[in-house]
Amino acid sequence: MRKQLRLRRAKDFARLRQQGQTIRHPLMILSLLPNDLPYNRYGIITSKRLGNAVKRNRTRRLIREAVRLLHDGLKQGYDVVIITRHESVGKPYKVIQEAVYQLFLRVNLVKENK
RNA sequence: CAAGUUUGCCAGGUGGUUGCGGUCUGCUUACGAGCAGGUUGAGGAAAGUCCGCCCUCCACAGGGUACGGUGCUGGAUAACGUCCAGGCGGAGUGAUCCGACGGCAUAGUGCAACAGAGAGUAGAUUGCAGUUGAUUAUUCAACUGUGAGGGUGAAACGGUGGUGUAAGAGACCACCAGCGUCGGCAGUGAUGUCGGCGGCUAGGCAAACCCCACCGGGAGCAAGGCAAAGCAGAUGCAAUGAGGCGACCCGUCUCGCAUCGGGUAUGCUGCAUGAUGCGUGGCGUAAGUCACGUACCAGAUAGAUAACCACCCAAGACAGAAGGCGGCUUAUCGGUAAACUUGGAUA
RNA sequence: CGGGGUAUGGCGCAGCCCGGUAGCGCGCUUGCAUGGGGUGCAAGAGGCCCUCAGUUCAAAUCUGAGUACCCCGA
Repeated sequence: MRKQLRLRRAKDFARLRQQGQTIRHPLMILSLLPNDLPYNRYGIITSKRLGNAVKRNRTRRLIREAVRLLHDGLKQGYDVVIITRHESVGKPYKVIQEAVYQLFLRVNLVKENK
């Protein structure tokens, strides 16, 4: 995922937390807000409660891969933050990908024809 | 062959497709960046943050006290609580391993619940023995001697055998253990060993205060430096003051400082050529060190190693750099090399 | 990334510096008092002192290693 598509400022995370629309899933939580840009930006939060650094990195990489592959099929112009929950640690890639896709479907971000 | 000890090394591999961080070259450019190709991209513990150091700021890092740390000897090192070699003590048949291992005979202070007669310049309940008196056919009482036996405790002031005695005791003797002191020899030293003399016995705890020797100024890369952006002041104290200084005093420097409130939290740098890795040789028992040659080997900043497929095998554990380095400690599926020990078998 | 702190009955805390007896408040149980409840009075139960080693005769306390939680720093 290119640097341009990443959510990087602490301000942006705070804004999503204050004003964003939030959707829950057993494996993760998704937060959404329009950003007035022609493209989406994504942020992934892996809390220290998930485990050690290896577990956090592994979980974040799987989610990032899922988002990367789904990116072209999404409506653009939103900031998206995905917060991982404890249950998502150790899950295989297929499960993570399906969870991310379901979340995008529920917030109506997937383009109709895809 | 089996069991074991020590010291090292490795930490899934190969190929394909799609992706990510750094860097180099070329091209494009709206100067924000983009595209193409090459190259490179986590560990033995990257971890815990338990020590040490480099580095940075605090004054140029000063003096004393306090406080803290280390603690057999010699060496290695930038330094260490680390490492190497040796000594002593302990464990093991052995290779080997373990040890906060200075000093309660260098001074002083303190502690030991309960039990027990007595717990520190020991003590006398029971016991043993003698004398006297009562009673009488074996007991009782008083006084004196005694510390061997029983008993308590984590711990009770040498052990064994004898002499001796009313009963006993280092009271005396022999041997053994242990202590002090003087001297010889070996060793740089810790220490070992041999001999003489002394008094016959000196208890434990210093990860109790403490004494001795040595070491330590404080804080930390969110340190610190440069640039940019932004905001709003108020109150209190004050030159016999306040701060640097966050243990205290001296000394020294600066002129403001504290509290509440408000603003910012971006970019560059520090930041990777170093006590660096590898190879060869010299010196050293070794830890190491010196010389020469050679290599450049992660550098992110919401934080780069991933996803999918195929094949192979012994079926993949613990685990992810965040300024750097030397150690220690903790986690860990396994594989492998060398040396050595013990037992068995064969020649 | 760096610095600091805490862990003791169900809950909130003492005790640790200077080692031998674990204590306080609330809560809980039982009894009394009341027609019943609350309040009150009396009695009682409940803790291998976060875990594992070491020092010591003896460790909640001293020392080392680990675990969990909390706070602070541009």
